[in-house]
Amino acid sequence: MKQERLLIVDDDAELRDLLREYLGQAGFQVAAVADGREMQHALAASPFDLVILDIMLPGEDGLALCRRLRAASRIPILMLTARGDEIDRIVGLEMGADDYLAKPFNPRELLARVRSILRRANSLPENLAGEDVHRFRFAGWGLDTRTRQLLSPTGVVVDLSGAEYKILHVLAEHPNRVLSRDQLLEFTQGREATAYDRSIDVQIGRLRRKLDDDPREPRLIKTVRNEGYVLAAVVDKE
Amino acid sequence: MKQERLLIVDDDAELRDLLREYLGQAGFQVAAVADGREMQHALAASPFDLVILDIMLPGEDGLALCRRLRAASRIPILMLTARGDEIDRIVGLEMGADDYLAKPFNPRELLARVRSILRRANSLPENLAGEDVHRFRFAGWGLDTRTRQLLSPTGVVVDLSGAEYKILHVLAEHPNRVLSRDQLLEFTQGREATAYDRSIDVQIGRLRRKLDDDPREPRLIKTVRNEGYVLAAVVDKE
DNA sequence: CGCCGTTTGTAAATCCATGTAACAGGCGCG
DNA sequence: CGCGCCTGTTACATGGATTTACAAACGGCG
Repeated sequence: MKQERLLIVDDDAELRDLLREYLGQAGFQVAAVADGREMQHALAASPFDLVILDIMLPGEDGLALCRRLRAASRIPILMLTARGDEIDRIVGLEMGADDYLAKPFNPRELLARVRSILRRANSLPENLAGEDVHRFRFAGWGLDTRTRQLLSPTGVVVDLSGAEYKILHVLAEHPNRVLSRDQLLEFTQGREATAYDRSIDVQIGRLRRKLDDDPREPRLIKTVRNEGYVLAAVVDKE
Repeated sequence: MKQERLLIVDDDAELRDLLREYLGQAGFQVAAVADGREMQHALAASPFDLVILDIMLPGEDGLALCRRLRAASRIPILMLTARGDEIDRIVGLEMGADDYLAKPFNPRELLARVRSILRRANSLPENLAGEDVHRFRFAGWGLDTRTRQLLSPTGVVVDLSGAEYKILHVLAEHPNRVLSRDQLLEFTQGREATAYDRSIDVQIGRLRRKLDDDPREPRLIKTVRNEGYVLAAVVDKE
């Protein structure tokens, strides 16, 4: 198996060295640079399998770089953030990163995620790797992003309203991740919550009814008190 | 079987001698040094199988050393701390140590942990180390982190409330480690305990009922008086 | 061994986030 | 304009989580 190549982009020289060392030990070929410009040069000079990108960077910031990278190629991206709550922003902005990790992190955790991302990237059938995801499958249900339709396990088409579709889409894109009401609002309506905003709750309720999910014992969309909702299912992307 | 090599890093000469003696008796080849610099030299000079690292050290402190070690290699690390509450910091910061032990400790306890770490390190197939954990198995029970479900040994799905799930998840991530009520609150609710806070006790009670665990004679979640709760079981991560 | 202060277990009361029915716009469409 | 559909708002019901209160268990001590 060929040695996989990682590119680290972080302005903290010490962290760069640590990660280079650690990930190198783990069998990767690692390069590290300090900012966006150097990243561009490195990528232009030789191919990489994954980019580890800090959010806080001098010059152009990590989010912008991520967006640009994503626009230019499909290279997997792992974002590093200084504080946990910035993760909200990333998820909220739907940057297209493959994973996120809050600093300070355990290098092992990073290694685990790097491996996981690469495994996913490699296991994607070649022909699909370049395709857009057009269908999510979970627990027998199917969500088609082209027709915006929901298919029941029995094959019946269930119509979704626009808002319902958006919420389910976001949940399916981030399975097993708790999304706050704010994030869901941001995604689906692009607006802030007003005081005592219950619209997400209502939409979730409507979705559950269509998904046949008993709110007392939800199997699919679970409530996490004080936090939000999760799609608790294994989701396949086709 | 080859003799395994341990490196002790502690500034207390008496303790060093004690441990060298005791662990030597137990069949290990033991070296002991007093600070970080000497540790580097020792590691550079010859390979070790495990480092026992005190937190309080002259010069660079144990936490920093741990981070650096971890970045440079995958050598197993056992941290020693002067006071119990420092363990909170370590666990909280997820420094990447393999285990922790509060001073003063029973040498037998230390020996047991050293053996346990080495057993794990040797038996862990490298490829599994980086896998995503999505299910914990203990005593026939299964906790699926994707569906947030608990599976009984007989295969029945037991529904957990949000708080119950979080507590069991944390316990399963740190099996055989006593977690204080404060830690459990911090992990699961991200909040401090109020005076006379009993919420963890109540939740543990509910969990025990669902796990079929008699509080008088708990087999799974044991109470440690004045300290907290432990998941007393062998936990497999899948 | 029994006494007593402390800690834990837990039923019950309470609090408050969530579920949801019903209503009120809003918008597209004929 | 009226109609149908979608979405958000309101108001109330529900139930999960916490707090309270007390019983039981524990541990130290004479």
